[in-house]
Amino acid sequence: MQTDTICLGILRGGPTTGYVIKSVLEGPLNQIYNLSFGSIYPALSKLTKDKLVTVKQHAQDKKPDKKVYTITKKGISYFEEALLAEAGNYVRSGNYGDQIKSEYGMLLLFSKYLPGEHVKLILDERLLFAQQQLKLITYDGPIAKDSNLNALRSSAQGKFMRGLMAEVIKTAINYIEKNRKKLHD
Amino acid sequence: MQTDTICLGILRGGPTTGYVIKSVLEGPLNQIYNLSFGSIYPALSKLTKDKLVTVKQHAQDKKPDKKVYTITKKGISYFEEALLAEAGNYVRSGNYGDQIKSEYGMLLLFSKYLPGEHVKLILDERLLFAQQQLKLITYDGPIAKDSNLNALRSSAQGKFMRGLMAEVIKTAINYIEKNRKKLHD
DNA sequence: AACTTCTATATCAGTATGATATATATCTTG
DNA sequence: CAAGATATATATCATACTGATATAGAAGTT
Repeated sequence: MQTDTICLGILRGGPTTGYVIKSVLEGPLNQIYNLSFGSIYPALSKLTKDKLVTVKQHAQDKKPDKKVYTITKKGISYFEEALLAEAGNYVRSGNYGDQIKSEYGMLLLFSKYLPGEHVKLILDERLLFAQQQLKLITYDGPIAKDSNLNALRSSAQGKFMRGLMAEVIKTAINYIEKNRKKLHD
Repeated sequence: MQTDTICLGILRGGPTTGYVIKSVLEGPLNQIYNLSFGSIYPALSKLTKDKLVTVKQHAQDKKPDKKVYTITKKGISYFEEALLAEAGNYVRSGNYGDQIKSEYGMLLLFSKYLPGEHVKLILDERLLFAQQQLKLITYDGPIAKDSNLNALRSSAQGKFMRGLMAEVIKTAINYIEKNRKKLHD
């Protein structure tokens, strides 16, 4: 999916900054899609130039200018058309897998050539990370009213994806805890 | 993990071609790491130049030259040092998540703005793909003796990863089948 | 006989990453 | 309580990667 489509999609959930878009992608959407600032900021600039979003520059005292982006009507219709095109491309491509680079997966696969201490540490850290992710995804407490995470919270689609991610993470944690002895000690 | 480290790691399982390295990454290692030809071929050229692998050009009659790469002693020690460094970087970085771009995940997240028919098709195709992947990973029948998939087959590490992938895929399939009605119909 | 898929390598324009720079506020820890 | 780390916030850029395209014969399919 194109970076601008993703930015527009997140902006559909409410106005926000490039920094927050990155945070959402790194946090609750971590298992779904990752983008760097070097992709997000130029995309937002281009969207602004094309009038698909508007910017409000909040020059707070001495803090760096906070640029809050809001999707326009033109942006909404552009997003819906683009999404339809992406869905068509996905089905037509026949390429139904995800683009993955799992450092941890590769390290475990090659862990025969790694000291047991290292393998232990890698598994420990990964388990901790997975448990944090699980907490983040299953958290149902209060969040800011204007947060663009509300869509992820309250919509059927958001709940479906949160449920899927939670199940997958739980499965992985259980598997690792039950079978990790095969990789060290 | 650097592309050359991954190529060397796969080559540690036996001599093979760039094409097969790509096939392994697209097939059994699909959930772990993806690389394009545009990364693999230049990496193999560089490894050859640095004497970490050797090439045997099989000029078969009129077929395109098949270049079979074999890891050298220098390559083996380089790989083990590089792997150790990658493991250290992973733990030190504090970045324990995977790099993911899931077209399917994003499409489902935004599926509120997509016709039900499209969503149905996307889910059907993805389920089919997941079932194929599961079959590929859990397959225990005969494979070529000299295949570099033997490491993935017989080693404790390979079995661990195959088991993990299988559990995760099964969980995802079950979840989607049970909950997909929430996204269409 | 025509068409598609598989094996196999290679290149490259366009895109993305990861590191780095800048700047302030707030939180944490010895 | 000072020092250091973390969080908020934007921006750039060399390096790396992708996805498309080209080439070409074998093998399988319709």
